[in-house]
Amino acid sequence: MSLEGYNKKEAQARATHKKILMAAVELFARQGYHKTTITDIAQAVNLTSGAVFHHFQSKEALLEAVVDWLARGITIYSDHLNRAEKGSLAVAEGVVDIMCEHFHRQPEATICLAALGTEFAGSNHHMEKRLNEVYDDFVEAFSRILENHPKVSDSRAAATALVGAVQGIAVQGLLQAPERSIDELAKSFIGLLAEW
Amino acid sequence: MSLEGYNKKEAQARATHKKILMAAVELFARQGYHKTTITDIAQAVNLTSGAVFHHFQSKEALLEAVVDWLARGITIYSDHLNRAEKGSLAVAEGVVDIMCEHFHRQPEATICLAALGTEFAGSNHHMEKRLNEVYDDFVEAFSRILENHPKVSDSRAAATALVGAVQGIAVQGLLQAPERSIDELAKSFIGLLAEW
DNA sequence: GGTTTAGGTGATTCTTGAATCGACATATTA
DNA sequence: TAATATGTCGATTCAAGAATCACCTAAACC
Repeated sequence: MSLEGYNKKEAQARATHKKILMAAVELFARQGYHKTTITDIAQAVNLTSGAVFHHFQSKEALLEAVVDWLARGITIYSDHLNRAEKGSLAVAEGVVDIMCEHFHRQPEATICLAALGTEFAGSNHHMEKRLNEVYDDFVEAFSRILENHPKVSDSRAAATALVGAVQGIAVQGLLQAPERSIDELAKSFIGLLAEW
Repeated sequence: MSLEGYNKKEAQARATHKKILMAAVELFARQGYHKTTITDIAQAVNLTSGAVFHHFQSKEALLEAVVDWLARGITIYSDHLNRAEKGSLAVAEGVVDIMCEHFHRQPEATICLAALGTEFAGSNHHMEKRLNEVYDDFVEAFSRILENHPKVSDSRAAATALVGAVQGIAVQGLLQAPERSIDELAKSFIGLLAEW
């Protein structure tokens, strides 16, 4: 065990754990949760299914780990928003920039969240509530910005709509890849928004 | 058999066929394609799985029938757009109105399309191409409207982004239901768009 | 060095779901 | 009314996937 691991085995275990997690993110993004098998994930990291079950108690436990990881990633959005001065188009542009940057660094993350959100929306699965919580921080921060928008009466609804829109655009980006990049879509979308 | 069926049996068969189709739309919308079993669908219409397979050769054939049905439904959007005078915010509002109305008449249709689109995006399944075609008419019509938008250089990208946005909003509407209605989201979203 | 511990294997079990098939019941047609 | 055809049943087959287990190997600890 030892305190703070200079420890080949533990390092290896952590690395494997992470590798499995990332493979799951990627595969859930591409194929969705239900279509993806444990064997798919195992093969993606050159292991056997037994190894996956060694690191995660069940497929659902793996799903939860994935969602936790996504939740951590999304905080950069709300951080940006919480720092921003209220009410300007620039803020929205900033958000979309972050989205694009985030997308380029980890395309799977954005898409995985959108994919899982859609897959579990309306399912009554407990993951639905969990995913809502993930979005919530972000929506909360965004709605504060939108509070003094001249044409928005319900800022929370507007924020929710924007989050949905961004996710939908990411999905289209995936659907149309590689002919069309997500940047083009994002940039065009920004052009449609009003200044304020 | 007879020509043009006043024929109890054929009428019954058609009705059953349609009932199965609609149940599939609803279940695919709520749970996605892969999560939904033939037995789920059969139970939803008080039949057995055997009956379902009598009407549809396979689960995939049923999926294709569903997508065809969705494709027919989406033409009302492109019809509206093709009739519209070019370039005004009113057109976009009209589209969102249609979306809401369509949503209220058949909530499952909007959501099912979004759900399947997301589920098959990036999958390399042939359904991905098919879904793209379904969107394409709509995107095509919309991009013509956007051609003389002052701030949009790539009208097709903008149209694609808008379609994605609308779908994403529908998903959020489902995810947040019943506390928040899709109308609120749609209305707020409109408020964010620029006039032109 | 010898014992213990933990990551990983691969064969196996158990369950579920897609698809098939023969039997049956009811409407149609003659 | 008898014969045929077709919609539906439900038991069954077959494949795939989740999860388990006994076992192997190599690192960690004494």
